[in-house]
Amino acid sequence: MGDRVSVARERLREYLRGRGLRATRQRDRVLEAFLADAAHASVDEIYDRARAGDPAIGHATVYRAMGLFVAAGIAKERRFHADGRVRYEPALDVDHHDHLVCTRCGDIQEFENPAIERLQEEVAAARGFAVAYHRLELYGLCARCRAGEKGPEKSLDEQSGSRV
Amino acid sequence: MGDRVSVARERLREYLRGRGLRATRQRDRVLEAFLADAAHASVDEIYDRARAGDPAIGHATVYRAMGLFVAAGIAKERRFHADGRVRYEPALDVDHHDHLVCTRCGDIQEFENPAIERLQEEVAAARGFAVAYHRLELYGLCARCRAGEKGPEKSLDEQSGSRV
DNA sequence: TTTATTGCAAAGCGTTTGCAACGTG
DNA sequence: CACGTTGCAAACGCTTTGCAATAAA
Repeated sequence: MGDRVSVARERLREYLRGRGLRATRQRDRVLEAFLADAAHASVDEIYDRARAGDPAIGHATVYRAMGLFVAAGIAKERRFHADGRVRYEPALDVDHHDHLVCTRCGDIQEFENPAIERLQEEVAAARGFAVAYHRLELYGLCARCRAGEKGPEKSLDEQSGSRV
Repeated sequence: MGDRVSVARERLREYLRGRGLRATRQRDRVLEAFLADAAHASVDEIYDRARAGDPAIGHATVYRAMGLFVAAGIAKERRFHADGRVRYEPALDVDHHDHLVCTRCGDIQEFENPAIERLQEEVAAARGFAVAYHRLELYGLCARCRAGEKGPEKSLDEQSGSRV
């Protein structure tokens, strides 16, 4: 983790320098909080973690910093189904991946599947559509929850009822 | 269109009857507005259209009615990327489909591809994950916008793009 | 008549913004 | 020193909720 942070910090510095913006203590803290936290953290989670090291940091600063990270290509915004809030995931070092979201415990796993991506391109091409990016999420029960384990039962609640 | 509406209305009636709820003029209007409007309508769009026939209808009624339709299996909630608001699409008569979203004009096309779905099942199965439903959206430029046509340039804006 | 429903306005919630104080370059 | 940044609080936009009046059944 230590190294990911310094790579990201360097990238941020470049970005800032390139536009006359400034590197600040707060932005560093938010960056650390963002990368240290479990992937797919919400602003609140990042905010809490950032405040652990610097209790004066405000919500607005975190929002602004995350916007900056997205612009700098360090973070990607995600809006999962039935979850009003935005979540962020690291954008560096990662080739594209998709998500498996457990509707019971809220666990989010990642996967990638080139065959699916290829098919997507075919579908789009057939309609003259140029894909810039995509989003694929599979919702259901993770192995643990299927096994009946009585877990945390987190936020993400079941939603309408479509099937596969 | 006339027939889709009556099928949906019948389904709604059943649902209401089954739980001691009531069929009202407003719910009918909202149902018509929802089904008449282009697919993927937001609450505001449905609200406007419903008010065309009944200017007294309030926002709250539309929100409540849409919640009811989702519960009754008539509508499905959708939350597209970079669009804070919820959109609804008809859930009846439709086998599952996915979306192509144009990031310039906001156009939303539908498609289905069994091969992709099968691969998704494989990915999930490999992790012991039981898929209940999924969401696949391809974002980019539609054929018209690629051709340089100067269209409406609607709401949906590209994902990152914040300043600070 | 009973009680679900409505419309309004107020409240909620996540996110954004105005502004004076502050800190980086 | 200039000007980007911060924290606070107020503003926002979408959605939900409390409540007295209304209308299905």
